[in-house]
Amino acid sequence: MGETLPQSQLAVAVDVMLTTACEGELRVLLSQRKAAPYAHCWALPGRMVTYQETAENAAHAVLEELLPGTGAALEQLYTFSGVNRDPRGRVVSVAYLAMAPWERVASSMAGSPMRAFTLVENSRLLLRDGSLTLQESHLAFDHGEMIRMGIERLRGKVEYTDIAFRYLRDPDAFTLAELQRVYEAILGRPTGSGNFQRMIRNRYLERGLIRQTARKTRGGQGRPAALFEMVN
Amino acid sequence: MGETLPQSQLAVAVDVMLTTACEGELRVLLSQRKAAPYAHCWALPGRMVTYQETAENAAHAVLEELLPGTGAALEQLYTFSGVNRDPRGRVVSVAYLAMAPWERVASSMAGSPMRAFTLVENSRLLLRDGSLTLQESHLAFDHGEMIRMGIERLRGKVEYTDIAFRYLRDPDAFTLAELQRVYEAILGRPTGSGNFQRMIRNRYLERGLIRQTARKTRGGQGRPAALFEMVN
DNA sequence: GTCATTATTGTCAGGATGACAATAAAGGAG
DNA sequence: CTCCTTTATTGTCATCCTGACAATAATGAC
Repeated sequence: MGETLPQSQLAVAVDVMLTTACEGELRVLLSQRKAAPYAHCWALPGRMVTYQETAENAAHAVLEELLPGTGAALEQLYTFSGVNRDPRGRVVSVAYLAMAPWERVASSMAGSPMRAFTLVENSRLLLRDGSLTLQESHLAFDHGEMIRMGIERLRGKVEYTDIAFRYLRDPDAFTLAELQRVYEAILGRPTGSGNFQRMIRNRYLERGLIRQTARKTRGGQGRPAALFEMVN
Repeated sequence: MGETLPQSQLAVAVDVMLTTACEGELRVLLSQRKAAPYAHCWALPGRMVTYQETAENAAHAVLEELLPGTGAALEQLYTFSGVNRDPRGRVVSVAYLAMAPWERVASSMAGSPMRAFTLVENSRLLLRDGSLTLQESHLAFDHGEMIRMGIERLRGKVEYTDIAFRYLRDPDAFTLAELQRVYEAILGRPTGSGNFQRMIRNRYLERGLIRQTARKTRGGQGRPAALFEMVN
């Protein structure tokens, strides 16, 4: 059984929606709860915020446990304050969105109970990892709502911020095709590759966010691709 | 002196940035604090969130005190959790952005200690009401940061949401010139009127958000303007 | 009727986008 | 070496959106 919070006392928690992009798919990290409430349901990682730390600090700490040594990018998503969102007592949760490259997530997931679920649909939220498929009803608390809101936020911001670059394996040596697969993962639809290159070039190259290096990929199939790097 | 909160206990508060648009200017409602902390500084209205209510409820209640009988539009802005943001103790504040028409704000401001400050600049936040000019240092807590973030949010969302309409005196009978002055208030720059009409027409009319009525304005200077109405 | 005022429509050039074709630069098979 | 497959990159249209700005329309004031 879960512990009970003292009555008439609000607590503040953080939940972290750690996302990653792999092979054109967007994935979210979840772990299965062992104890009530919501035993056997899947939940985003999170914890209470202590007196000495900010919500940002707490979210970074949660992330640091998941991906040690990574300064993964965090963005505040929304604050959920439903009165009955946690049956143990009154918990207000500040949800954060985190973006990390798949390679780093995969290597940190070895001894961890976390699993990475692919976002399959989103009119009705569907998450899949191998043969395991989750619906929103399999998620703990209001974490389904958090995930839906997180996807929406990613889709909205991908066009005018640098969030897509947070998913790149190496921000100092990436090809436009790699970046394109990140875009497709976030947007959930293909983008013509010719148009994509042109779009990246006037949106980011000319504004100095990325720079084309003299290096090229080697060894792969087909024509070698130019390597780009982020400027800051 | 302000009361002191019990140690090692987090509290949750809401602050409401009530904005309005008048004569092409964007205004924010502030009241001057009488007691410490931040005595004589200007602050956004707000209060603690109680055990029985959500943050949204609390924000609506604060708004209801300011503008009784109004269902003004509220949007969650950001959650501020700095450890020292309130010297009385640890308070996490969920900031909300509210949009209301100037006429309603003005009529509710009669017996109230609230004053409506015009946003003059924003590289360095400047607020003005009559001969009184405030800088960020005259604001209590982190409310300057909240206001800057609120403006940024308004500017970002005005292009692809319906927030501009929340400032209209009568959503069922407005002219495009009225709407244009709201846009100019939010964006802080003029927009050519010909282009504005065209933009509104393909962005909102064709998508069914607003509808042109058969009515026209009467009695004013110049050619009568077509009246529009919101659909929902 | 003429004028000042505001509303509305039209025109033109430039920039961004989607669809899609054409070209370029590898590696592999023969 | 030549042809083929593969991936990257560039080019070509038609279309839409936008800013600048001119032209027209409908009022009230005089």
